[in-house]
Amino acid sequence: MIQELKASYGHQFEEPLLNEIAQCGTFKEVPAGHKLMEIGEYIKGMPLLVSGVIKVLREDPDGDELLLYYLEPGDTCSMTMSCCMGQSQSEIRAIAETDAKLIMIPIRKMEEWTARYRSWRNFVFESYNNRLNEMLHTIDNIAFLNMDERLVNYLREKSRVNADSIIRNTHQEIAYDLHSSRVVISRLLKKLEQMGKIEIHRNYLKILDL
Amino acid sequence: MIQELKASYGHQFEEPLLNEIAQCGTFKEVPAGHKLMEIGEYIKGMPLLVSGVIKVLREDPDGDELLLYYLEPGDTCSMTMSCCMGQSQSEIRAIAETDAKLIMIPIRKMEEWTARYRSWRNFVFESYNNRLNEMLHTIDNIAFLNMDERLVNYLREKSRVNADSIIRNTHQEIAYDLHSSRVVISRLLKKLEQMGKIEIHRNYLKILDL
DNA sequence: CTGCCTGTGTAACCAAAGTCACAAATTGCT
DNA sequence: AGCAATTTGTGACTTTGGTTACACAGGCAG
Repeated sequence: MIQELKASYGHQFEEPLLNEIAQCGTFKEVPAGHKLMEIGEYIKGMPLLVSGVIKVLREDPDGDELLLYYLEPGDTCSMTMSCCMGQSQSEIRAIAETDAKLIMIPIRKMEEWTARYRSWRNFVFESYNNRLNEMLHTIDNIAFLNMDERLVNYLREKSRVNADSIIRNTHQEIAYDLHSSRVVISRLLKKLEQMGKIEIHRNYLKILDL
Repeated sequence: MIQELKASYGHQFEEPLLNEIAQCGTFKEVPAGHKLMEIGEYIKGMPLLVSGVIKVLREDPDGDELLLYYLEPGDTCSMTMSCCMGQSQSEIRAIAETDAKLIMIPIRKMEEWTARYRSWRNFVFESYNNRLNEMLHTIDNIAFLNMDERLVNYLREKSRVNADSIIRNTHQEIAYDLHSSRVVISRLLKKLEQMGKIEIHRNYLKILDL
């Protein structure tokens, strides 16, 4: 675990903190699609993402979803921190987008390290900032853009976090993430294909020039 | 200033921290409508809101606005904290909704106090959490609700923060906050009036039963 | 009082996106 | 091969909300 840790966090945490993390944290490996956190669930610990990508979703009253943002290696879930402090139930759902490795930190350590380690403080603040900015970005997308532009942004972002120009999802799955309907997404994808920007195949699509 | 400070923050900060705040902070009083922060502007300090209400807005590429949330006494602007750390330009616009009093803290004190005072740490974290939750709430509204429901929520919230069942705004101003158009808002307000939920007057409206 | 400015009411129209229904293609299973 | 389930394509329709255009009312200044 210690070498995984150093690869992702070695440059920002000092030696003693790295050791403490290695000591207190528990290593966890999950496959793509694994649900890491459910809405209303109580928080066990704070996750440090070592490898892989995690998607964070919000749910509406009808049970439909909306993708908020992706977590990438070096990120932690601020929502979790949020929950550790005040209320303790999760406001969001977190699902492994790819196979992922993470280190779970017991909640009480977080408080302690915040007082003791400057680098930890910086890390925590930076995480919060990243998350706030991602949320702003999400709001910009939802509030200011039409579905066709949101779809393009979604495909770009998804391609980026997976480092793959092939998006391995059905139209229905894309529709869920964008809180839209399959028919609408199929329509817009077809338009993108006609513009020569993507190729549509069954169960996946290829980005040519977005 | 010290008594203003104690009224709003006395219960959560210990004596020595209160004294430090009183010493380092500068008191500021602004009238309703005053712009406290503009998008792209560099951050001078971190504000602690003592009295009044501040509204926080996001702007789209065409220059149209969207209300994100209100800050109330006891709140601080997490976006500002955010900016203090990483980048330094504001992502949002902040405007005094009512006359307001605030205490500005120099940026470097924030880091220092986070290490030294447990209550300050808690305050900062709690602020971040509140903001993240408000953002979630905002996303819920935008992504999951129709304009009529968003309008009702807006009127309720506005009435609450101002502690006034009279909303002193034109339809155009409401439309700006909701990133909609005047005609749409007039239409929906008229419907609410016909349902007996509000009374419409020139330049203001009265909430009867929302 | 008259004229002007601002705010509101409303009709007509348009565009985006959601819904419904069903056809067609692909794949997996036996 | 044959059947069932999943995925995609598409036409027709509805709803929501944005746009344009214009009428009208209230208030204020000259």
